Amino acid sequence: MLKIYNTLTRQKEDFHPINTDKVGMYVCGMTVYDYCHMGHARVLVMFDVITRHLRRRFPQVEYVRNITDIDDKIIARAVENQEDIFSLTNRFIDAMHEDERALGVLPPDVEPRATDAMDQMFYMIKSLVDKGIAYQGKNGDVYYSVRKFDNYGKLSGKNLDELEAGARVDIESDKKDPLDFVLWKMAKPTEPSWSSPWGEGRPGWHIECSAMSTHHLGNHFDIHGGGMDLAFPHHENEIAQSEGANDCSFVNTWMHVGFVNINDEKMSKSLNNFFTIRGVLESYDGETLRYFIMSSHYRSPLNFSDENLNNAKSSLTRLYTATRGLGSSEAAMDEVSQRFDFEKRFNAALDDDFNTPIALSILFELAKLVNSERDKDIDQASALAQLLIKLGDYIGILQTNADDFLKQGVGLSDEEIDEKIKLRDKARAEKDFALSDQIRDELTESGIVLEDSANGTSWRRK
RNA sequence: GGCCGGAUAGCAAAGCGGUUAUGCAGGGGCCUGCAAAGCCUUAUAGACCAGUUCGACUCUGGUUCCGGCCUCCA
Repeated sequence: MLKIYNTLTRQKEDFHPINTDKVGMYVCGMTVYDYCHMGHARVLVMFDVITRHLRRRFPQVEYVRNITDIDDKIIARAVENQEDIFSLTNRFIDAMHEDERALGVLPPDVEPRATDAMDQMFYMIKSLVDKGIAYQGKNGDVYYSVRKFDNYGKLSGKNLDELEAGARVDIESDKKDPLDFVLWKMAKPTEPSWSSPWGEGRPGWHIECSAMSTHHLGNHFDIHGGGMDLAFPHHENEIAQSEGANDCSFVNTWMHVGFVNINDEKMSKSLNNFFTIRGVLESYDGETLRYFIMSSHYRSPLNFSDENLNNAKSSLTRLYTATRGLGSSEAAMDEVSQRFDFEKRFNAALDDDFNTPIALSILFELAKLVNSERDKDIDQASALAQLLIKLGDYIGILQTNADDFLKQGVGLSDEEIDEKIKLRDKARAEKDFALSDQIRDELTESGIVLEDSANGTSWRRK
């Protein structure tokens, strides 16, 4: 039984889809005015892991992850660059897809863009205005009246009066209540705009997700996710909009991914302490990044540091080393999978609120068994190695050829290395260990590790 | 100020009211020409103070410290 921690109830719950044939999941994606950073990477990877697991647990999953391609920051950045907003957003959407591929993240089923969903937003805003839940201010902006929604605050555990007490005074706005938020915002003459029943303008940030999620998944769907910082106000407002407009429960399970920290502080654009995915990819491969992200539970903080990334790299190296040179038929693998309980325990770990650290620890137990069987029963070792690769696939790792993973890197070419190994083999055959050790030391200097075995010498990059 | 969450061995990170987490790093051994990898083995935990219990890292209360949200943010 799959259990998921639900932000709404603050506890782990058994997960029962509304429709057992098809699970609907919506995740708030990127606002595309810059390169994705490690915080985005965590959301991308974790919901990829979650989707992969859901797909193995249910007949069909529809995973929708939106793209916010219109907002104030995008407009500001486009002005700064003197470019059209679409040329800006298209560029960063391409970059995001590149980053995603490097992390082994499979594309969502649908990736709707806010600018393609104007009609859906109009429809929802109109419905809110008709019901008297939303109103147009003197400045033309359309606002959501939070006092009209009884359950406001149910997700984030806030209540309106306390929020009110701490609220900053909003001087220029026409809001009836400082906590009301914008559904439709009038455009200044130079700004990009869309024609709406309320005038030329652009949507508020929250309405797009309400409109797109319900459009693709229905008014009431299973899972809605995003970064922890979206719980309030973004998701709270989405609930207010969707439930206000549709008069039905919006989402059953709310999932929030924890922050990536730098020196125990949240990585964020405003603190300017962020690392972009592509920046990190210059020093570490995508799979190592992915492993690093999965090495802690998705709701815990994840501290970004070279030490932790190097740790991830070593761990992955151990797993790949175990599978190196081994492989078996599917039948043999199925047989060992039946005989040992690794797969069962692995799935149980993921069923327990996607506990990737436990799942990974099971891979290490399996790797240890592969290593110890290697000299005893090579067929069994091969079948177990195949199982290790299969379980890796469940969470999107270990799908590269082990040799390729272990040899990846820069410096000497493979041919140069093979040449030196040949020279060393000759020296060893002649028992000229001084020369052979000298060659090995030189290679070590270049970051190449040699491993002698009965089957000859293999190498990897450190 | 209001509301959340956290504090686990050298580092990272989980589960669990009583029995090995796991990875890296460390000690000892096996293997190796020597290494590396691997295997075996071993040490090092649970912020602090009370309480509940036959027994608490795990439950309850308090203290301290840290982080987050309350404004755009994944």
